[in-house]
Amino acid sequence: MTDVRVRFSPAPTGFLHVGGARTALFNWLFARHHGGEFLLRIEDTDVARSRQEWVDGIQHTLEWLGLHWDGEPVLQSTRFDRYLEAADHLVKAGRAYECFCTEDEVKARNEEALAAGRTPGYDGRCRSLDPARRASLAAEGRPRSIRFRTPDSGTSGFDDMVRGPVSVEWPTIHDFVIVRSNGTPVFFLANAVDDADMEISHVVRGEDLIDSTHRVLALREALGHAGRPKYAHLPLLVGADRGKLSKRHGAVALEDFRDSGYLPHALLNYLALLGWAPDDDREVMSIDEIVAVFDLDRVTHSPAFFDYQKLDWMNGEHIRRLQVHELAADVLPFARERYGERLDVRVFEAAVGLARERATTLVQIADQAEFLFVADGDLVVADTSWDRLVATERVREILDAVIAHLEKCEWTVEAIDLRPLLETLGLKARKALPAVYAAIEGSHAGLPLFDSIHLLGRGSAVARLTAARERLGPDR
RNA sequence: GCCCCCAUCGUCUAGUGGCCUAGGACGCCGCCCUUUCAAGGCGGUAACGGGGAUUCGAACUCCCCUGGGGGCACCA
Repeated sequence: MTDVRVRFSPAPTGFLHVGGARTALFNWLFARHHGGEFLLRIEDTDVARSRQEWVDGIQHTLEWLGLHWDGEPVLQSTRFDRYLEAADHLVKAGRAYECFCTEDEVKARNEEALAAGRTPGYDGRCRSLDPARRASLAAEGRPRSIRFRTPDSGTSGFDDMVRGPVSVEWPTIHDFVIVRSNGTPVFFLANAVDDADMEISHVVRGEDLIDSTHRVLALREALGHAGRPKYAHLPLLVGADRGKLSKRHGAVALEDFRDSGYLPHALLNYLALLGWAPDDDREVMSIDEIVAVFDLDRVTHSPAFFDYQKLDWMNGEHIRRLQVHELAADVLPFARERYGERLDVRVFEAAVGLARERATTLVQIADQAEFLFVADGDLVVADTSWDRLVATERVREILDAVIAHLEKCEWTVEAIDLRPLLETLGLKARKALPAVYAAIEGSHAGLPLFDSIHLLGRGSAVARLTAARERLGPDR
């Protein structure tokens, strides 16, 4: 396949969500795999709902993901003249007409039809107004929109790269608005014009747009553009109830995933597996590996459930594949935000090395290192962990012995190892250690104890154990 | 109401007429490892929606049913 030119064309009416990111990813992968171009087009024809902050947000998020686009983004709001010119051309050619029905009137008639059990859709009453009537309606100051006249008979069809031949009878598609009464162009028109002007070779998007394809294709043909792009409609992403993925299912904004500590590559890897799979059993893959084997012919057909648990697993896998210094750099912003000036970068890197083996998100790594960056007096021992400490057999004896040991032992991880000491006391490490974890880290479960004590330093370690011992009070 | 699309373990998927007593992964359960928690290792649980048809032979082809999703905007 040659000359691949695709585009991702979000409407800037909100943040980039997982569905949009998946669409962007599949376009990007397709372009990169075939050595083609991946363009960005902002579909901001709905002036009322589009906001500059969303335009910026979407671009920043795509960059964070690493889905870099070629060339400058095309903003449809800067191309209204071009669309209006096309609309004018269609009216002159008799393919579109002025409609004086107001939005409310059309809506009312549709509701009436629906209530009566009839099929809704524009009834075509302004289709063939004579010039005099048109002039008088315009003179009345009636709002005027432009509608595209759809064929009254015949079939519209196209060959979808993932679904095969798709067709629909024209009579089921009613005349639709291409220019609003406020003079702004509508999606269908802008889409048809831009895909032609930008010489888009393949349109890859969500299945929710499959029905609109017939209208865009008809416009394109009416505008006199030879040929058509190839279309590929991707299965939708759904939530736990199998409905369209939305906020009530959990995080859907890409920013939320970023802020929760997910790696862009893990997210991309997971998203790639939603509706696509390589021809072998690989799942955890680098972006380059995916690009090398990705193609649209292996895209699946049915809606996919976004599984947060599998994403967590995937993120952990990618975390473990990073070098410690790379991972530390990724976690650093989260740690800085939490620990500010108290953060000791050398200690932090060591902690990341320990946390790496047991984390699913960057935030977890930052959190697990917390005990290293709080003052001894500010360490909070979680209630359940304190209960566990209190319930530990011979806990006073254990703490006293550990304190004594740490006060004088050589300060190496090997020397700090408490197991020989516990063995001397006839205690099982597995039973006794959770109490020490709690006193040192504030939790009975956390980073490996001996390394943690080593990183903390003798003074703090002894101080924390002593504080726990004092809080415990004398044996009664 | 009308139109379109879809249908393999709970979830993501492999599978394109015999290699399938249906494979992998997440999750879950058990065991091992173990300095807590994880991670890791090993094992287990679990699916071709139903009915016809074609065929020597159907998860794979066709039809019907059922179920799910999407669309029918002066949103995109």
